[in-house]
Formats: sequence, structure tokens, C-alpha cells
Amino acid sequence: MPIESIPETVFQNLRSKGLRITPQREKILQIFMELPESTHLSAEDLFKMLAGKNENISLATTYRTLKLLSQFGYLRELDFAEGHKHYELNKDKKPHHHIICLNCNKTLEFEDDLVNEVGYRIAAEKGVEIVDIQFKIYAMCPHEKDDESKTHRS
Amino acid sequence: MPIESIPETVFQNLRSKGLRITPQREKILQIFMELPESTHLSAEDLFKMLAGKNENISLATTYRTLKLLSQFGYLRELDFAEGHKHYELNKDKKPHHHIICLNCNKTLEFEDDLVNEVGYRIAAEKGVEIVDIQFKIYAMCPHEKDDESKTHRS
DNA sequence: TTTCGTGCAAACCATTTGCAGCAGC
DNA sequence: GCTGCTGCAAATGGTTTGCACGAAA
Repeated sequence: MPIESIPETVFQNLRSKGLRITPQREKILQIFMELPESTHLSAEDLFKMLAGKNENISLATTYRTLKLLSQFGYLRELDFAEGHKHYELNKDKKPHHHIICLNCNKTLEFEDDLVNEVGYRIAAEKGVEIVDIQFKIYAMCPHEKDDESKTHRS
Repeated sequence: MPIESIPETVFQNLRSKGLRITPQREKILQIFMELPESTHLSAEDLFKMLAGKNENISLATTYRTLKLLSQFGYLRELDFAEGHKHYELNKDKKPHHHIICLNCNKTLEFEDDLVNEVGYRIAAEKGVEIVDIQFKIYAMCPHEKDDESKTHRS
């Protein structure tokens, strides 16, 4: 279930870096927190969603905020090789992963402890500090009916 | 070690689809085959490399050929969330994976049977047909010295 | 009051495309 | 000779940036 309000730590964190809490930043974070579990949006998606709520936030600010929130680890930046990035709330420590259908562009999510363990093991072996693990399966789904229902299409 | 000549099946395969064997396509495939194991190039990299060999192939054709060869499965399309794609020869059935340093943009390759098995298992569970598996670890490497030696930087 | 953030429009950069001429087959 | 392919230049699409004004702290 979605979190209802922005945790105080977020504000503290931003302020401690000399950054400001603006209505635009609050609105955008709020949107992500109200989204159904692990929904991901492109900058354009978010911009339209804001416009739909009569929040007149410019596209430039949308981009700037997405980048900022990703750098702070509040959002996770995903790219599905479609020419634009997607963002989702990075709420849990356990990354989930994606199957991308190359035919219909739908994505299917899954979690797998083994995948994450392997990621941590390899990072340890190589001596690097993990920021994110992304496991992607590009595939063809059985597209019996070309329905639009699932997650997202680019 | 690099393969030295383009397999006959490639030509047959293209021709059987009504496509033609042009010097441009041959040159580009040849370049990838002469590359050290699992080196990946961006379109721009390839274009410059061609220019360096006095092969005057236009950037447009470079892009068109990369896409075509990827669709045929001869190349593997990689994206490391840097704003442009990379391509590598798709010679083996067993995909290898990447660690991308978010600090210096270097990539480190690794192979892991477990990762691939998990991919196949999940694809089977979800009933999709695998095209490619990409496991990426975004990380920070210990950048004691900012050397340029390793694979590639965007 | 001092920065930082925003909106706007222009700039950028990777990639794609329309078109006319050229070249596999 | 038919049709696909190429080069060129222009177009596109996502994202970034310079600048002047407005607003957090």
C-alpha cells in the first residue's frame, strides 16, 4: 500500500545539502508515493499526470527533479532500451526486476532473492559498492490478444 | 580469439529475407568480428573506427546496419543508461553481464551460470520466450587512480 | 538578502527518415 | 530492371541548459 506522506528525513536530507523544499519537489514525490506498487513513469508520463492534476510544473523542472531524486536514492532510474528512462519509487532495499516484451513493450515484474544474492556476491568479488541491481529479460510474450492492461507501454 | 571471416550462413540468412549483401554491411560485421572478446561499441565509436580505416560509411548507414544486425541476432544491443546504446558481437549462446561504475563509466564483464539459469527459469514460469538476458550491477568502483585503461567510457 | 529553483525557449545529442541516385541480384 | 540500400540533409524525440525572475531559508 502507498505511503501517504513524505517522510521528514527526506526534507532533512535535502536541506542538509543546502537544497530547498519546493512545492514542485513535494508534488512530484507525492505522486510517486501515491502510485500503485512499483509503477514506473517516464518524465513525460509524470509531466502529463501533473498537468492532469492542474499542477503547472514545467517539463524542465520535471526532468531536473527526477534526476535529483534519483541521485538521492529516492527514485530508481530504469531503462528498457526504448529511448527514454522510467522512474519508480525506490522504497525497499530489495530490488525487483523486469521482463520486457520486445513485441508489445509491456513489462512484467518479478522479485528473486537468488538474483539479488548473486549480484551482491559478484559485487563483493569485484570489490565494488552496489548502487542498484537491474536484471532484465528481453522476451516475446504470447500476445494472444493485444490488450493494454498490464503495466506500461512506451 | 576473433573469428576471421563472416560465416556463409549470415549471407544466406540475409538473402533468404530478400536483403542484400553490401560492402557496408560486410565491413561493419567484419569490424565486430575483429574486435577483442566482448568489446562493445556505440554507433559513434563504430563510425569513427570505420572512418579511421578509410571506409566512408555514413552515420545513417551505420545506425541502420547496427539495428539490422541486432534484429538478426548477430549483434547484442546493450544500454548502460548513458544516453546511447552499445553493440557487441553476439557470438555465444551464453550471455555475459556487466558492472557499470556510475563514477567513472567503466564497465566490467562477468559470466555467471546461475544468473542465466534464473533467467531461463523465470521466463519459463512466466511463459515468455527469451530474446536476451541482461544483468547489470550499477556500482561505485574504488577509483584509486582515474585510469582510462579498462573497457570503455561513454 | 542570498542563493537556489523555476519557467521559458533555445540548444543538444543520439537516432531516424525522406528522397534521389546507385547497386545487388 | 526491379527493389533494396546508401548518402545527404533535414527532422525528430528525449533531455539539458542559459538566463532572468521568483521564492526558500
